Amino acid sequence: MDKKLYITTAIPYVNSTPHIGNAMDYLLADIWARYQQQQGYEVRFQAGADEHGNKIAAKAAENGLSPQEYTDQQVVGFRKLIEAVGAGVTDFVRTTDPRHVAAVQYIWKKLQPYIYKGSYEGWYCVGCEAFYTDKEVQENAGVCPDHQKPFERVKEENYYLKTSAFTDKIRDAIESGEMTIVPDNRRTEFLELIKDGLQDVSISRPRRSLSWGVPVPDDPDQVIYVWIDALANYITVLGYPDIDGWQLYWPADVQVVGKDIVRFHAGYWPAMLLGLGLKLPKKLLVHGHVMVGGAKMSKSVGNVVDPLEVIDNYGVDAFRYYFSRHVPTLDDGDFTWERFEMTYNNELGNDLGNLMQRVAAMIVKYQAGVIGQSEQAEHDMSLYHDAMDNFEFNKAMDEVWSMVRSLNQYIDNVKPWQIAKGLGSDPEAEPHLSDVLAHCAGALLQIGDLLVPFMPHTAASIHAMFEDGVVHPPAGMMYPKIYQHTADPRNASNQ
RNA sequence: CGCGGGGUGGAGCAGCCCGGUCAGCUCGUGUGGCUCAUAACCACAAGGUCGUAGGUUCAAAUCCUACCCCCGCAACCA
Repeated sequence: MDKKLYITTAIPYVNSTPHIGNAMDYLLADIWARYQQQQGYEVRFQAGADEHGNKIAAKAAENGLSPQEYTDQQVVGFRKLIEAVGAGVTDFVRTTDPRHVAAVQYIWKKLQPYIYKGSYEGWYCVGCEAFYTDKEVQENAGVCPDHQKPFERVKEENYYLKTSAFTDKIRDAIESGEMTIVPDNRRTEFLELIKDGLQDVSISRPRRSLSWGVPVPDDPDQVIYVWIDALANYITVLGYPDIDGWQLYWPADVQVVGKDIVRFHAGYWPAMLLGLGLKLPKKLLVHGHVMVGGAKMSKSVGNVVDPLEVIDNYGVDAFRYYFSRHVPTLDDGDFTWERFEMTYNNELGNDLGNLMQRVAAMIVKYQAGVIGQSEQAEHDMSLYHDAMDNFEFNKAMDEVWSMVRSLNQYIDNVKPWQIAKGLGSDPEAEPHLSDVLAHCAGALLQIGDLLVPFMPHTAASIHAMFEDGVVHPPAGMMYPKIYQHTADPRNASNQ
């Protein structure tokens, strides 16, 4: 019985605090996971942290900590975000986990036939302990801006992975659909990129320039560079190679990545897998970036939005709502506090929250809370499911909201409050009203079902309110108005 | 000619692949309705020569050509 699915998220480099992009990864993966669970699948859901490298070591030193102490501290923030987003992660891997480290060394050995020693030459800054591209050197007139020292021409020994040898197989896999890249234009983009073949990639650094990392087996002078170390997490977390059971989940059904790291996941990673004799992931889901007011989010501009701030102020479901519906799943999206707050008030408060309230109130008022029986007209959900299958979560949500609108319209057309006026005199009134209100409650329950992957708390509230034949009015108002970033219209008339 | 995305009423978008039934949706604005509800909900209205110039066609936002303008990417930032 093939009911097990596996979805992964990119593991963030923990040298800074979590941002919206990380949250997008977790959110999209979680929506998919919950949707599949609803369909009866068992879903394994990985997340993790990339903890090696010079930047980490440097940051640790700045803070007077050992690298391990520093990452121990940093990882907490990411776990907190995962929890805050409500992502049902089942496995969390850190690249400093001893099991992972051992597995990476095993992988290195197994890839031996495809590894060779070469030399790398480039512009190096002693202060940064890092190489720079020709362009960067040019832009800074040959002087490191951080250290005010001239770049040096340095040549060093590196191990390389023969990714070039796998170009054809990878291209075939993408073209045949064995490994699909979603959306299509990302696939095209990547195929274009490897038109002339993949270039071999440097996978190690001399110990003197990279001390915080996994040692290369049998070569004390070299340390494994990020690629093999980080990408391997997707299988080491499952237990590869020594803990049995990983075979049940690999190849991954979906790997969620941001558009900026497609090439690593569509190129290097498959090369590694092929070298190991493993299957390629079935699908790479490439999402876009979140912009702020049309501009790139960046620390230097100072427009970075902290996902936790959004969640703390408006709640998880509001966060999940905005970033699943108003940020296109497969494209870039935009965030501003004003826009966020407006959709919160209008769509969650006015459209949905108020709808739940008015239906519940009428049933309580006219029928003492008893929900009658009504045949539910089965809504055509195919557009919703198609959208879900195509990873167009935003479109699926549009479908749900059109149901919300329809129900509001239906209520206004049928006017239950007028039917209620005939309750004492007209014998038809009671069954008619009961039927209408039961229909409303039923429609809301359907909406609740569709919201399960997106807004688990809201879905649960809807079910709790209407599912057992008696209305249970909510303890508090659903999505009460918040006016922190937009004008409060209620003040307008008072002034 | 490095690669890719985009320019549609005040704002944000859909439609373009498979030309006509396309000028649509949400927000905002105006008017009206309703009173079950979170000053909410519902209806109607105003507003666009669909970046520019040509071309193909009975017919183009939709296909072709040229040009203009924005924005990403170009190996380690989701």
